[in-house]
Amino acid sequence: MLIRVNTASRRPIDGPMAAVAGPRALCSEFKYRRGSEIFGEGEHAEYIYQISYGAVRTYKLLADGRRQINSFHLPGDMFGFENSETHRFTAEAIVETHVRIMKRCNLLEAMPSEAAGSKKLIGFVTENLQHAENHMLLLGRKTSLEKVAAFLLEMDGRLAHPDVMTLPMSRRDIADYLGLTLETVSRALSILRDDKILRFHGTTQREVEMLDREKLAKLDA
Amino acid sequence: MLIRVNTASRRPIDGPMAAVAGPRALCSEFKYRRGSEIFGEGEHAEYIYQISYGAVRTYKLLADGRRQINSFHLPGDMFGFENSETHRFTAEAIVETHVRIMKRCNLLEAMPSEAAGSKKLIGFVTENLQHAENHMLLLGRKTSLEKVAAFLLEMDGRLAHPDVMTLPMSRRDIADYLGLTLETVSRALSILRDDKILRFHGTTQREVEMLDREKLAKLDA
DNA sequence: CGAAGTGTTGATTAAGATCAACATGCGTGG
DNA sequence: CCACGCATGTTGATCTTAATCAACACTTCG
Repeated sequence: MLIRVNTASRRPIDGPMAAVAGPRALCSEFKYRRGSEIFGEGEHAEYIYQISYGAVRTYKLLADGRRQINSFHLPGDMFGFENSETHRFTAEAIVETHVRIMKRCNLLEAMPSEAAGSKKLIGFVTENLQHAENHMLLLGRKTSLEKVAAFLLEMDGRLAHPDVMTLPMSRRDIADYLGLTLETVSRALSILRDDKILRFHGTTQREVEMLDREKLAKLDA
Repeated sequence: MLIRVNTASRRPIDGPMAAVAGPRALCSEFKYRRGSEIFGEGEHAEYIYQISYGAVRTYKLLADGRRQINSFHLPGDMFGFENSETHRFTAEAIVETHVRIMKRCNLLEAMPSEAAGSKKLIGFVTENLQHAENHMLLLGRKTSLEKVAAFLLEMDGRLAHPDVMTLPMSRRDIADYLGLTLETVSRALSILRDDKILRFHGTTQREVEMLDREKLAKLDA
């Protein structure tokens, strides 16, 4: 399912990826279609990724198919860093997604020579850890309504508080992120809609307008 | 509640702490009594810690007191690394605990000069992240029995499979680690005992003998 | 057009939480 | 040393939240 857009698109990188890898590293652009796998749990970790367009979910599965989504990645986000040789989870494009890819070994070579890059890398991993710590609190101790409120606030913040945010993920994805069923997510959203805390636009129920962020913040524990 | 054992006990460190901090760093030994706080969420992060004796829980609280324990730390484990200036969670001694303490700033100074130390540090944070990822799967998607089975297997592994393991933490601690109530933890343990998968020794119900690790592994999803 | 995917809502069930009672261990102070 | 109070742990009864089962509407896409 991997489509190389433009093999000749190798060029010096910029942005956060440059900060960790140094200015000399090169990268390529790739496209993934909606639902396609970027890498699988247990696969050899070859690249690191930065999203330029689209959205990605990373998740783990139990043997019987139960799924826990660790995190959603949006444009600008990087993922796929691994300490070991293999990926610890699966990454999939939620919608049509464009990513920049850099060889992991290039990163490793570039790193020790650049103390600043090394610090950036630690900062990046720490950021993920911090998110995971907050998410453990959510998963272990929040109610369904609190979870959904927290999710909306997280997305609102990461999308820079647009008037109407367009969620790339389905109700099932949200449920698997929050440790709920899709029905429970749907019911919680209906409650928030009935309470005039949010409003849906369009026909797909994925375009959400936040009417009362304060009330929402109070619903999140 | 902090008791300095021996102020004059500064000496060169060894072990994992030396690996990240370099051989020149110094550290002190401290004791904390059962239940006392080592550092609090939001406090300025001054030190990093390595346990030489005892056990520590790190947790986050919601405003109404609901608690989520991120992790248990046992002898040899290090904790208290922070990227930011403040601690993201609280750390408490579960039982009488002895720790080695090193100034965080010493670590930071020692780091850039030592590429190997920097890599060790990344490895350490990654290890924590990996644990958090596995724990999110547990919290979000496992049943109570699966959670308790996974907990026992984790502790068994970390205590190097002793004949009888002595759990330092209470049922409530276990519950707050697994996102359950203490009653549910107690019931799950009773089921495992009735199924001859484990046996309790002594009077406190904290000394656990693993009778059938394979069966236990099958109960963990 | 039909089929599959997505989302909402209602009815019912089940897992785990809550409420409660009781047993035992342990530390403290008389 | 014992008595008391508190912490800890188990078990039972009941309740609540979210899961499950189900029906239906709408969209999208081949």
